[in-house]
Amino acid sequence: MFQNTARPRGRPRSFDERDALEKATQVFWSKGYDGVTIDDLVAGMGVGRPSLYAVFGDKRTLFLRVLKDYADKKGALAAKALFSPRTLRDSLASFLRHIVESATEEGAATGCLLQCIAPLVDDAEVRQFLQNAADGVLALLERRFCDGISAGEVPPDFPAAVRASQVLDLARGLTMRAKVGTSRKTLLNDAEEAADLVLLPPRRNAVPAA
Amino acid sequence: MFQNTARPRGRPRSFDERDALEKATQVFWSKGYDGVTIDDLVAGMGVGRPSLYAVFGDKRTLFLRVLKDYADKKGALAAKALFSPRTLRDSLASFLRHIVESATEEGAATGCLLQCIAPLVDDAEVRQFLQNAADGVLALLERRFCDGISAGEVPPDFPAAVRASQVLDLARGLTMRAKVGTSRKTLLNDAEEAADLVLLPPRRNAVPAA
DNA sequence: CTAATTTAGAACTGTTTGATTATATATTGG
DNA sequence: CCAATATATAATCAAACAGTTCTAAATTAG
Repeated sequence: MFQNTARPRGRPRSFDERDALEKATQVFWSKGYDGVTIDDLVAGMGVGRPSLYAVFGDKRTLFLRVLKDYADKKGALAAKALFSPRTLRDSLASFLRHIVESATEEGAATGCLLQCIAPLVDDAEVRQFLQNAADGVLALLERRFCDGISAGEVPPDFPAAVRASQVLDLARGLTMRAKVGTSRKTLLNDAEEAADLVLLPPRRNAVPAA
Repeated sequence: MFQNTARPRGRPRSFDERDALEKATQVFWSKGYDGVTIDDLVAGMGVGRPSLYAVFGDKRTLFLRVLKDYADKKGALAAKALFSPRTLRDSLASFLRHIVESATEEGAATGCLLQCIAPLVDDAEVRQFLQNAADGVLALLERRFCDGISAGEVPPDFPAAVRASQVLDLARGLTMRAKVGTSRKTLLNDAEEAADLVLLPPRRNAVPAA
């Protein structure tokens, strides 16, 4: 309702902040954290050096902002992949396919910023953030498994929490393989196999007859 | 039989080459490749700067040698873990336990040099080496599954190759979680669960009656 | 003991890096 | 059109860095 577009007084920026942030994401994603210099960022973001410091702070601050932005988008896409399809099997396959596809996107960095790059940054805040992000996805997966139990797609004794954790571990494996150059085709195939694996019925604990 | 211990002519070295190499491994393992400076290596290896260049070459050359050394040791331990136990289930659990234990060793870097550090190095030779190393472990795992089929521990239609790849993906997941700080206890528990998962009997393809 | 050989330690050099500071440019308000 | 404000460009600075060279020290061969 109120004029939020009050244009600032001075010379307007020659770059779009969100666009620059996405470009920064690609720079970190493709070269790692330690491997990136300020000059890399200046060149990749299309932002002058002083503007970079003024708008985004130093390298670490910028990286944290990139991380949060990336995780938000990734989380939203993961939720969509998990909760849009009808069947549990389709949800898991869709989730894993999405992981593989984003990790093997042409013309962009391979792997995953959260998986391949961020864990190497020696910083407590980064580590904590990664833990929380992983826990978030884990919760989504577990909820989807529980929905499947309710829908009768898997038996009531299905170990939802354990299998959710295993889906994520398998996804981590697929992602790291993308990073070292395994083809999208191979990984997509393995994603399907992974979905099948985690849906296998658990072994019955021989319940002693009452 | 011939005197191989012909002592060299000049001043003897003040460091042991193998020992220095292991120290270099720890330095790269804990700080990454880009994150390591020559001074870090000089300090961590207990070797003077000029000796480092004379004996090990530059940073990249040293890293490649570290990689090969590390992979040899790791491969030997993996083979031992896989082929010493009697049962297939013990073999897989032993393999995964070993992965977790080495990734969570106290007083050393967490994770795995081949998994967490090396994939980020932008170098064709490193990538090729990692591919080969992974293929080697994959072959070991598949062979162990086939032994299990022969022994009647799993059915003849057990998908050995697929499950071998899945064991490795799960191991990758466990390793990356170790890197971001998941506890050894949690990971050891998940290693057992992973061994159970990959041994579940495959779904029967309804074979049409002849 | 002397000469030859090899390593160790310290100093040096040109480059790269992160971060700041001047100066020029574009835009709004009066 | 002029002052005020905010950004862009370029130059600058100290610190860190990779790699080399020079000198001192330790050992063997004769």
